[in-house]
Amino acid sequence: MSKQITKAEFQVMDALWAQSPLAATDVAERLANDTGWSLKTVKTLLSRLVEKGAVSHTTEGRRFLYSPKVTRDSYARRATQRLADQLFEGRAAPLVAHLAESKGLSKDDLQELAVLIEELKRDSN
Amino acid sequence: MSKQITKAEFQVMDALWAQSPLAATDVAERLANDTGWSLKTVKTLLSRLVEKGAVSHTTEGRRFLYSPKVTRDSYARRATQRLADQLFEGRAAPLVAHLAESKGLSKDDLQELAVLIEELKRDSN
DNA sequence: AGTGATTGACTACGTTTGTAGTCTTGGTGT
DNA sequence: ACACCAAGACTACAAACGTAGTCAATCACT
Repeated sequence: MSKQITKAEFQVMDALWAQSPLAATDVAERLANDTGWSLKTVKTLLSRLVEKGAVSHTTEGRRFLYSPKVTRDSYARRATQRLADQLFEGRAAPLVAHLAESKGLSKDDLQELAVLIEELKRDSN
Repeated sequence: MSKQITKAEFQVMDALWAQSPLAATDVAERLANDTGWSLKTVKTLLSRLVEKGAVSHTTEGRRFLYSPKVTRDSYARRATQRLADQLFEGRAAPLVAHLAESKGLSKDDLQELAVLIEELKRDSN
């Protein structure tokens, strides 16, 4: 029943999604630049992620190697779903509309979306 | 720089977005069904929202009438933006793809999206 | 005018989060 | 063999959150 992953924890996940398994030290190293977190902080976050069931570890000698148990993809799917449900009753169109307004989707983006939608339409037959 | 609106606070906002201005009692009444929160809880949340700058109040006699200072639309825009930035480098296409996969966009949804995208394309010229 | 209900202000309190620090133990290098 | 260091376990602690409770003022009614 993997609980909520917080903002800070997400950054740790992202490091692990970029590469895994990793030891705590390595995760900390990769995050140091963006976050300035101490190794201790990263270890705490890793532990909490393990508790929450989002990360697993295997023992390698005296150290732990951490791996995500949830794929970035499935995490993204759930997060997107939650946002859509909360804000747009699960509808995609208004969500895209908002994206378009706020970000100014590029022509390429629009093209890509058009193609994607064509595909989805075809698949739904 | 109105701070983060939490999940519980969001529900209060949603009540105010549905109708405003409202007195605390009325907000509580509207939320009672979904949340079971006591009036006290709702009042606390309203106060916090005022502190955070998301809600304003005017005095009407001895009671407050609360109104959202942020529109649901602009809140949605920012939330969507944040999600897209965090998960998809701001790109809409993968976001829609995830929605499609997780929710199974209906044919109508797809049609609506296609139309929307045509519009956006036209606008971007 | 007195009493009770209602309102916002302030306080409370356990949990989660962000961000570490201390303790213990098991390798490492000499 | 031993001193040291790095790894995880456990502890810390303030701020934010979820969810109320208490208090003082005030309005509404008898």
